[in-house]
Amino acid sequence: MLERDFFLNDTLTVAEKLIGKRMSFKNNEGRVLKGIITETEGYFGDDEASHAAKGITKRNKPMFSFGGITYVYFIYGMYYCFNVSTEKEGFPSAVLIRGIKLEDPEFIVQGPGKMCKVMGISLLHNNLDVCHKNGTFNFYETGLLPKIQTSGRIGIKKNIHLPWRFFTNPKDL
DNA sequence: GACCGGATCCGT
DNA sequence: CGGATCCGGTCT
Repeated sequence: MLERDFFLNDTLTVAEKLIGKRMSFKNNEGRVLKGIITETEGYFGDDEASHAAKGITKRNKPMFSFGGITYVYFIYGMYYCFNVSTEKEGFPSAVLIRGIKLEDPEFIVQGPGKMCKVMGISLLHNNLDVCHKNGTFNFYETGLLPKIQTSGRIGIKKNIHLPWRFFTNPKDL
């Protein structure tokens, strides 16, 4: 299982290294969904595209936590997006999980809103510790070494040129 | 209390 | 490219 020190790392390092890792999620019915992460993005407080750009609020508070805390938010009146905080306590940063290749049965999900919808992630799953053993969320090593590409982040208007999106071809996994 | 824009998705 | 749909943040 990925422990606290993994999530305390630099945000872009965490975002890149999460590609090819396994995520498990215990949904509201107690069923455990597992899959390999295929797409992520990094966000910082010192970044006009980030929710934390204007300081701490009730909503973005998990971004200010030490690494390994979930940040789920509601957007466009219809979707949830799932992030995990990174770096040290008080430093606003998180990685948005944008895509996953679910196992058993195999199913590729691309897009953060769609991923939350398919898996059943909602605000109930905000502010949880992914380093808690047998928690709602846990992350694991897989030994996979996926070929990772980068690009600008999706759906933002500021800092669109920064190559802070990381992804691999789900079909290569 | 009102207004505005958004880390999305899907169909056209 | 626009519509769905509603919450958080900001200003009054």
